Amino acid sequence: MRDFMAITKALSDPSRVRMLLALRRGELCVCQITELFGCAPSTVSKHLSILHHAGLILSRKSERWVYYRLPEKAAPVAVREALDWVHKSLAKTDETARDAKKLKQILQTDLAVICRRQKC
Amino acid sequence: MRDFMAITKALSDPSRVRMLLALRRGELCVCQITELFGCAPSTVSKHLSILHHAGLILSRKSERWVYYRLPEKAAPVAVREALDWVHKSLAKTDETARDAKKLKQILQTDLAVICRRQKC
DNA sequence: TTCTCATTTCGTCATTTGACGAAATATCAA
DNA sequence: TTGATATTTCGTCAAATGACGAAATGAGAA
Repeated sequence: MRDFMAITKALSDPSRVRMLLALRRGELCVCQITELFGCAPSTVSKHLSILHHAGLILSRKSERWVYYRLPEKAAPVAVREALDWVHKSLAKTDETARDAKKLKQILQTDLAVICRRQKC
Repeated sequence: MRDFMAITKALSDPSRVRMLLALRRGELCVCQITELFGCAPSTVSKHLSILHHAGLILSRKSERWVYYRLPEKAAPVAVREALDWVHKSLAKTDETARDAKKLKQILQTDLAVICRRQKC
């Protein structure tokens, strides 16, 4: 029950759900997600840590960035089903499409440039 | 997204998840659920209204009682998948078994007796 | 080592949430 | 109609949550 509630609580915030959808196409670092959402890096970091704690995402550190990604098939059943459910329910919504479009632009920009932008 | 978040928020409280599990065997009225959880009737009513608003349960009024039940197959996909996910993830936990055991006793008692008990 | 900088942690604040009892509502019984 | 009673709504309170900026952390660059 405890593990399950960690998942449902993680899914109970729309920003976190949008983050999971944004990660469908591949891993993203914190500053890319920050750019996508337009809120403070500390806020994004907190959301990601909640998703991570629930097992809904994995992380990897490379150079000076931390990348988060969806877990591969080895994830627990409850996690896999939760992610399937999120994707199936929301993959085709306008909001998801809008995020995907903005994300595409972000991915075309150099990482260092994006990160520096957040100090403004 | 709005509908989806109504579901995830409804699932983000353990009492509400337990209520969904308790309803697997069939409909229950508010006072039976109140008896099962041992909290105030107004609290239970609020939880049930949140579940109902999310489409996760249906209600029916009969005589002086309001019965809540899980939706039949006609429910929206997101709802059906959410309920499947909850049941698959938690049906076999100790907590669910404990609730089921207590519920069995409650169902053997006359409804009017249970309701009156809650005034104490 | 020291500097830089992406990320995280911490402290604070406003908002939301969940619990309760009291009062309102609605339905059945007399 | 009046009274009893199951449920809901409302108001209040304490606790949890989410947002932020400031400070701490930690890894690579100089």
